[in-house]
Amino acid sequence: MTKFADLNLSPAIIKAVNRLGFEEATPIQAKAIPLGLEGKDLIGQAQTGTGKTAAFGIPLIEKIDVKSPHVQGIIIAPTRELAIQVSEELYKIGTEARVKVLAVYGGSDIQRQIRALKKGPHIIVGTPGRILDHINRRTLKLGNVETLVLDEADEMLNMGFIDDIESILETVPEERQTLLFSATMPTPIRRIAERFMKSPEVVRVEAKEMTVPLIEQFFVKVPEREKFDVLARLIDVHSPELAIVFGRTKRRVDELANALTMRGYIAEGIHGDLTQAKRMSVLKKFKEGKVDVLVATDVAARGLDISGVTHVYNYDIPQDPESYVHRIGRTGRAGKEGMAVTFVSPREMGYLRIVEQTTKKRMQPMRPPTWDEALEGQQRITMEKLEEAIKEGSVDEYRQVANELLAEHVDAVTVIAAALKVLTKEPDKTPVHITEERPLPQKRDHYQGGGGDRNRNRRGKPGQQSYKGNRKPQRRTSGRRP
DNA sequence: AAAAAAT
Repeated sequence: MTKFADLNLSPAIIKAVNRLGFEEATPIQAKAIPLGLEGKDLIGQAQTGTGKTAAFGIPLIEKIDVKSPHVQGIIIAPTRELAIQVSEELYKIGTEARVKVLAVYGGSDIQRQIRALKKGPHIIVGTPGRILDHINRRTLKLGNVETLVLDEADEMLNMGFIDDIESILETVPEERQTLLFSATMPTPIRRIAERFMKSPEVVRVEAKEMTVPLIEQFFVKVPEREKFDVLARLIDVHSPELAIVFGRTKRRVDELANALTMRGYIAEGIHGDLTQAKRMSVLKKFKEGKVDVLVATDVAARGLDISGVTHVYNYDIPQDPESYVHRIGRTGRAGKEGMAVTFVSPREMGYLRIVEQTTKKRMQPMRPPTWDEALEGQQRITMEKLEEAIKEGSVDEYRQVANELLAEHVDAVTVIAAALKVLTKEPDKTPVHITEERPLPQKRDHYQGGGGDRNRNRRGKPGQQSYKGNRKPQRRTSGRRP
């Protein structure tokens, strides 16, 4: 076990770290901080929740010359929320040392950011697009940067930020320290490391610590049109403290959040089409527990550190297996247990196995709960609340009414049963409609009914019409997927 | 095929 006190850190950092309540360094911190302090290039394979922000943040902050007004460190992150979260953590670590950290991301007032940039921040945390925007406006100069961090590098690659990152790298001096963090290490990431890093040391959190053993993984086989009822029942049975429901598209997320609200759950949706202000307020409410169910696209899958998420429901199986790893990683954090349930339509069963191969872990089959089981779950909640109230003993104000009720009805069980019924939220059957998106593997539509949608059959054969005029020879097979 | 990210 490594203590922060043994890591040769300056008093200001030790003080900040103590104030944050950290004593022992996590495995990735114990390995990465000494290397970072030496100035070595570093590849860190770890997920969020392993303490990786501090792992690169502490050496980065140690190296800052606070008397210099130049930007000396830059961190690039894949989503705005992650950039905000990282900047907040760095601010906490660096405030005692008087290190100025600024988050720079899209969707917020650029003039305000420009004014903040003029105040001479030492560290910038940002998303690729907005960083580039500032570079082009000459409001951000990276000529004095000594440390560059690529956070969640695999995600940035998946999202096609590679060109942006290269453009940013061109404005950063070559003699710098580069730190790259990534949950997975696919070949393209290794290639980036070879191109932009100088004999990097690789720091990995051991496999045992990586596979998040505290997350129980299940799948439920359920036809698309029954998904919503199954979701509602699962929530009733599990009664999660905080749950995230992942949907495949922004539209579905909106519909799911609305439908859940209609059924009496306290739910809100988050996705990339919402204004940044809305995104932040939804996330804040969820973190404060004012919202129980967060419905999200993959915008919330990566890196976000929300403590206390007990359940993750993949309403739609994620498009690529890596996304699955990120999604379920939102639960079971900080040593707590978590449960992940993935909904699989019958035709997606094959794809489920591919996901399992990637995670090297089987998901346990779970039977969709019946309405009665959902009711039982809710009754249990009521009972627990009741027991709680009895334990607290603060029921004196109700004794009078209770006596009156008993006097009228003789049978105490009937009175209690009625009270339980009133207090219990019965599983709702309000019909809802969630628009079905196009399914994953395009199987040919057997259904040829004259439904009036004349374009229906064309959708399955992309390009047949439009390529006629200017068809390129290599596109000849484009009518059918491999 | 979708989502993320600059306006």
